[in-house]
Amino acid sequence: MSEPISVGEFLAAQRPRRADAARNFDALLTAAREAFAEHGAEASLEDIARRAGVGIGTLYRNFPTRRHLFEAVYANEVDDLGRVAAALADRPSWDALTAWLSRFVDYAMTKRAIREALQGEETAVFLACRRSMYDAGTPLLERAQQDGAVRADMDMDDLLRMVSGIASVAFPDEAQRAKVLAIALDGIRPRP
Amino acid sequence: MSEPISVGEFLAAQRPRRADAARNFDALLTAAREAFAEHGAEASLEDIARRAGVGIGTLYRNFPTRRHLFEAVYANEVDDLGRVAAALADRPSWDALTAWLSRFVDYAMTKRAIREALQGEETAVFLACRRSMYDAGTPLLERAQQDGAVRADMDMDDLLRMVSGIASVAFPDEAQRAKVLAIALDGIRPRP
DNA sequence: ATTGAACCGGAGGCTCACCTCCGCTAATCT
DNA sequence: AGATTAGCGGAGGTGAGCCTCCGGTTCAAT
Repeated sequence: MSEPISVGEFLAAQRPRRADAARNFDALLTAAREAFAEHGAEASLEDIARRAGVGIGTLYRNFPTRRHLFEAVYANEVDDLGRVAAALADRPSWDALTAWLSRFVDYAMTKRAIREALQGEETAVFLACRRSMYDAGTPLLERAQQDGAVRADMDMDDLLRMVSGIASVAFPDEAQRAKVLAIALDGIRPRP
Repeated sequence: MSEPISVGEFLAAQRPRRADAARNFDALLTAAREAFAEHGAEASLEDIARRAGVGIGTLYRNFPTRRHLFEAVYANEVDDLGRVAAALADRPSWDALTAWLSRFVDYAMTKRAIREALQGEETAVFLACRRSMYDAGTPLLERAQQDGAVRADMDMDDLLRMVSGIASVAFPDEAQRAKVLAIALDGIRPRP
């Protein structure tokens, strides 16, 4: 009952079984991700429905609340991050960690909207997602720490907040973002 | 004519001369800073007027546009940052730089709202503010670089974007924010 | 092919923020 | 004190987004 549910299962449970309904569900998720990335947390729901080529009624049937929509979008991305982490398991520890963080940055535009919307209050689903994301990244971090590539006096929480900060700032070009991220990541290496 | 105007002058020019009007002007600025920090870029203007204990008409008379209000709030804070930088001129270079950046972080909640509102487009006033802020911080950075306390391959722009990222993330407590900021700032020191 | 359940779309009622406009108030000047 | 006029506040028109509801449509199971 209070057994933690995997993020994937949570999503599968939401998705309608009928073919047209499932298509619309997916279209809404995609449209919502774009809209949130573009306009932030309070993107217009009617605009999202329009982008998805779907009536506003359909949106509300699938996601009774703006928050339900958030949760689904967020769960989707977190799920991806978990898969990416697994795929990096055999790379050298520092490379694996930074590669995963780069991927994390890609998701951060959406995350920005989510964060805006959450300011403080925490839903069960969000906590589960957060936890799932931490579970995905932590092995990468700990491996790097055991190799001596990362300082021992920091944890996943510190790291993700730092990176998500840099990810949420607007940069004139992605090259500069990469440079700044690299500088900040220099800070997580041990001092000789 | 196209001589750059100081941020302070810009503000003084806006402020009405009559006593009651000036009071209202100040109250609106304060209320706006709070509201933007709390609710982000699209805080309700009517709410701002209410907080300031002022009619909505008064708000619009002083700030015909949401953007005008942004600009005034932003200019106010930038002005402060300049004064802080000047006050730090005689401290050791690394300390002065980090102290200034800490102060910068304090302003970032408001800045977050500003950034949201700006996404791309740049007003003349905003450019002036930005420039003024860079002018304030750059001497601190360059001094630290000449002392060998900061790596030479980065500039003010890199630094401020990094710090403003960390500043705009929500932290459970300020201690953790300070920790993460310190870690990131470790990244700007030269590698031996 | 038929049928019934699931699903669709968008009209419409509602709320709320935006912004204008103007009769009244009170600060400043003489 | 009295005149002048900048400044005040909020009523109310406008538009946008929220959300409900239901007649019509489409899927899928028989």
